[in-house]
Amino acid sequence: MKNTPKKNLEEFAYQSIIKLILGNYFRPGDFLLETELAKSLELSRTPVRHALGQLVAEGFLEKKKKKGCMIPVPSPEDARNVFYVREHIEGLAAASAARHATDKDILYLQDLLEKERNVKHSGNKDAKMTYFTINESFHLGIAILSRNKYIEQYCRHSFWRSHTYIFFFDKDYTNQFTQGHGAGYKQHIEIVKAIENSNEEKAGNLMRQHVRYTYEQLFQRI
Amino acid sequence: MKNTPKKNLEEFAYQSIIKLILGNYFRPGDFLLETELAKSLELSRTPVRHALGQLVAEGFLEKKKKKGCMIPVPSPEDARNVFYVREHIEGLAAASAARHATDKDILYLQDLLEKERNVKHSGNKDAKMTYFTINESFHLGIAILSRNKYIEQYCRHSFWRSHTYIFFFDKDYTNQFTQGHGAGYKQHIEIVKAIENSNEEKAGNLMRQHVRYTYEQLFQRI
DNA sequence: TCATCGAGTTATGTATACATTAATGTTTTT
DNA sequence: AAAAACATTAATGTATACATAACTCGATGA
Repeated sequence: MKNTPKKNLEEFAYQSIIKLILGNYFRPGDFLLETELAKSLELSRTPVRHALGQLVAEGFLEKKKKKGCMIPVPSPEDARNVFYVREHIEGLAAASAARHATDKDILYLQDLLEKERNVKHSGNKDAKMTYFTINESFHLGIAILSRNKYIEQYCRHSFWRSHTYIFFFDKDYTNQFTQGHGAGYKQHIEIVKAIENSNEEKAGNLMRQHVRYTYEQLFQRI
Repeated sequence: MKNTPKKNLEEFAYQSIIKLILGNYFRPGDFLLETELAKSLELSRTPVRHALGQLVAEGFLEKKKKKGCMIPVPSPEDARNVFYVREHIEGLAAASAARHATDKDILYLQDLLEKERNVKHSGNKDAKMTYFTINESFHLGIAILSRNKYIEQYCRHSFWRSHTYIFFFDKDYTNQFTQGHGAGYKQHIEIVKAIENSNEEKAGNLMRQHVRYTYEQLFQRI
């Protein structure tokens, strides 16, 4: 993390904090302290404080009066709430995408599917990150294709928020995409087909089912 | 605005800036400058800068690299996008509310309806603000009753964002709630009834229709 | 023993001085 | 006269010193 080129320290702090959280450097319930982060990132409190403020405003951290910024503690109820919203908002996104997608957009999605098909299911951390990146591109890609920046914003937020859980319950994540060469992959294919055929209703329904499936896979044992 | 009790300056700055925007003190496309705001609010740049950061992170302002924070310029397309999202997310909220509302919650909503009924339609600015406050309580109240903080967050955001337009196109706003003693008021009543009867589907549909009606009232002449 | 008061600690909250940088305008060069 | 180089400016970006408030924990009293 050290000696990275830092042009804009606020942006650097923001990205670094996200990486620290995603890298399990902190655990849910932990407090991120301005002084501590500033020290370990080798910059002053000012940009760190700004970055934390952003993360709180975006709903990724919770601020306690004079205690600091806490990483939200996952709970089954909260997970249900995030995935419930994600299901509907991404359904909306897929339907909108089916209405707006151009031929070029379709090609982009098909390219992603091709990449997803070729991921080696070795189970190591690298493959997992690769899969995550592709999956993110797929979901946020469709959000962007909705051509509605509000839909995109909420999709982005709920996607990330739901991945708190996916990262937290690590084992299930691995399971999800290794079993049967991915039921999730097949669902992705069907969604792209519906978008390609400009079938709004089907695209929306398939996306909702897909997100609900992900949720059920994760939490069927909890 | 001066000599107001200021316990937390960041919060004070945040609220003040919102009031300045809503009070048409600035116009869309204007840049909010840290130094300028700090001077007029009689505090240092630090809390102002923090507040502006929040508003940008929340998507209420747009940040240009070295130019400042801009009030987004309304466009018919953007309005359509906000209201489209608001329609669906508030529909979701109403349906969830119908699932979760207690007797006490219903009483709260009915109390709001009573207040709404008694607003004098004098057309002056005070009455307009009163109506706005009640309407806000109604919509955000139902969002809260969804018992889902993500739904609540998105409702709150899209509600405020949509009101950029309602405030901007001032005339239509007045029209909306004076005509026929408010078709909107009658819709509110029906929504509460559906929630009271735990009729999720009806509550959702009525809310979607209500939001769409608001949109159409506003933009039928644009 | 237990409650309560209070000093100390530790974190955020705030002001201010200074650094940086993108945009603008002005001069110089061809 | 046009373009390039340079200086100016006006805003944000950053570091730091200090203020403030909540929490801790021990001392003191009933």
